[in-house]
Amino acid sequence: MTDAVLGDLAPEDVRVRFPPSPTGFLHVGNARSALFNWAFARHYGGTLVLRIEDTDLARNTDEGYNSVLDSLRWLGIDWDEGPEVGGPVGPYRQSERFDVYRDIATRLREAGSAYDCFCTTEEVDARRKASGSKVQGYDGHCRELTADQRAEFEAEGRTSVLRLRIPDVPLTFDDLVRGEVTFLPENVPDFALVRANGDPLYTLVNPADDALMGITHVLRGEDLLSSTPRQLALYDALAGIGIGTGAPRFGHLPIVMGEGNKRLSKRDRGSGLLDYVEGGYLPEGVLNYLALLGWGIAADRDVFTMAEMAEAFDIRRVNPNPARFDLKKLDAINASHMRLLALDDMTTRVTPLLQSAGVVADPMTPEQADLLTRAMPLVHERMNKLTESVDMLGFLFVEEADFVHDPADAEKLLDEAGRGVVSAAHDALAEVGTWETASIDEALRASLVEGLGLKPRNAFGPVRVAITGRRVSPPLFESLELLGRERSLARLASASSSAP
RNA sequence: GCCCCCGUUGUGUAGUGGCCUAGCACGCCGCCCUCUCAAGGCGGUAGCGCCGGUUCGAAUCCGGUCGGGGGUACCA
Repeated sequence: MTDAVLGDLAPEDVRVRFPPSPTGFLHVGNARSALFNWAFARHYGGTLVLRIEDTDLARNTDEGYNSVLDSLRWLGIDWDEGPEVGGPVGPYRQSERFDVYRDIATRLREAGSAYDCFCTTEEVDARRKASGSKVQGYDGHCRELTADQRAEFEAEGRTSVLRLRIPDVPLTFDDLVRGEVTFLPENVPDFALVRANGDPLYTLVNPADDALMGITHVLRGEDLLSSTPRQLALYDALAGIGIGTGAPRFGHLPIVMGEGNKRLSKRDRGSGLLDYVEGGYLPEGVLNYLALLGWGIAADRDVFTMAEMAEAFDIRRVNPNPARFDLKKLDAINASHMRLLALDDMTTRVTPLLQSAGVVADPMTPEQADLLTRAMPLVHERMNKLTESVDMLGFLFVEEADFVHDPADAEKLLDEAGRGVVSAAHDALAEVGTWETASIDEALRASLVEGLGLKPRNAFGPVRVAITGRRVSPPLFESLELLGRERSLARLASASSSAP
């Protein structure tokens, strides 16, 4: 019995690809495509090919190339064949394959599957207007040129593009996500494969490399759905000249939409993956959220690991609806993964951020490393992103001379009354025997809550600002213990005397 | 305009003719816990685009309609 997704293919023979065009940073929509291809390949034990589609020389940059690869690495999406790892059907950068494409173009022309077209865009438009045709694209004007006509065009000094001859039959395919889709031939015009200057176009190069590289399944964005029929015709033509074995299976993933009802564009906030790298997100969290853009592991569960995704992934369970990109949901998913991290793991991930923010030295001193380790349990469940560690922990590491209060918080809580509270706290803590959370807690409550008759939240607020500089902080008593007696008393003394 | 895709609460989804007085998650609102903020617990808000049909019975099937999106290049 043949499998609905694999057909007669053995699972390990599955070959998918991710073909980014390095014109800039990796877009979240593309990252999602990469992830789904990765999950598909890993699920079956097949192969993921990374292919760089940089045939448009003018628009591609080394920065873009490096940025895309860095982003994939950060996410943990590894490829089996492609740049840096090589493989049997390389090279994997299309800019290095132009001779291959030139050869294919020649053979396609010789086989009669493609023909030279001398029309200008203006002429095509004019003809369409004149005929009143509603049909889009090229009208096939140069399909059957005689030798005389050719000679005449060439004598005029015209140049030609190479066009594929689309067969006059309905083009149907069974989309893995959407089911059967059919296009009528009149809606699939003969399209250009090669520019007049001889450079191959994406329209040729993408299917040609899929055929050459033995790609079995193409999972890509819905924006490419309508280019599928013409590619189907190309795969057939390619097979006709001995390249590949016909079309792969397609699955068109829902597009990722931004706010409003537009496709998430590169200009939208949060559309680039690097924003999340720098924003203190976990790759686990971003990946998990990306997976949710069209797929779910179970009806009542949305937090999972990449390994779990690979295990459970089923392309047929991908939802065809366009998915809205929701930063709030991403934050929530990321926060869940933060809480899943072991303490030491969290510590190692937070360290570079603290270092670049100047909170700790690079490398950390042994004292700093020890303090960070002891502080981590206090903030572990309080952070939604790694970057929050800077504000949350900064007060523990800052030199006393550099310690400052948040101006707004100080104004609110270190007023005259607040300073009185801080002063009382200072006096009470000066008497504490063993400097540890329990005794600090006891002393402060006795002095402020019972002694001054304050409500706990009013009692500890000013002390919190005096000690941590902020109204929001890790738990106070634990923070005091970590800060140490000397520094704590100094901060309290300073805050109780100075006007905000 | 034309072609194609899509249509369940604000968002992402579960749901494949009766288990649906439509489930889950995020968000939002309220309460509890509480030294702040989180976390956690409890509760609430809000949805099958519309109209016909098939059927004893429709979110689920069919037709139409409306709405949204994508494509329509010598870009990728």
